[in-house]
Amino acid sequence: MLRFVDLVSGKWAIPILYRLIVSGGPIRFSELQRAVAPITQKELTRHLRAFERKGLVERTVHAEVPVRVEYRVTGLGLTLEQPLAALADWADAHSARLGGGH
Amino acid sequence: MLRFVDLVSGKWAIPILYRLIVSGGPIRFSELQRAVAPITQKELTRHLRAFERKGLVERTVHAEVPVRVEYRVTGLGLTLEQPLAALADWADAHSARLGGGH
DNA sequence: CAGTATCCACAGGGATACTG
DNA sequence: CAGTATCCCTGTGGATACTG
Repeated sequence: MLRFVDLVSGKWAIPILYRLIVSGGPIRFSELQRAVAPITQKELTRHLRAFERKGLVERTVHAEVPVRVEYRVTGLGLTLEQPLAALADWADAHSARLGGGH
Repeated sequence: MLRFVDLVSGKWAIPILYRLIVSGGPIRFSELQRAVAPITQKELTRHLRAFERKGLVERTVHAEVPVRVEYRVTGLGLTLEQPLAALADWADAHSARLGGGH
């Protein structure tokens, strides 16, 4: 198996991506930050930039005041839906038991 | 989605786990290290200890000379097979395209 | 063989302040 | 609002040497 971690890495990468995928449509920066709380602005920005570079996420800036920036997954990003959903289901089912292991 | 990364974290976590899962039976430390090369002893040990604490992996020491230590996934660890396989498939299919984005 | 013990480098990540 | 810019700390991870 190749290093999946090299493709989607970082503490918040999976939560962000999964949130973007399940949200369906475009989602604003602030809305995304609330959804993936307690992530910091810096980290959210960093991850989103990385996703953009990899073609997983698209960024749209609306020239309004105040500025509105929206993010949405690309077709490529959507192909992660099944794998991430499987992971999410697993985490939901076993997180209680695994949490004690620190 | 909960923090999957908190449950299975680290550069080598997924490669190690996936290797243990697909190998089916017990696998020795050195064998595992070769399979997940170029991981260092230290990192392999660290991850294996973490998996043990979480009940994902079992460790068996055979009192021989030289010592033989074998690892195998538990039933709980095996439940990760489908999610990780999905991830592996995805990585195989898209790693070429995503590699350029660094 | 299968570790443990050190030392060390660096990226990830948090907190805070500032800006177009 | 959606960032950028700093400062700083911690964990991750590599290299190397040593041991039951």
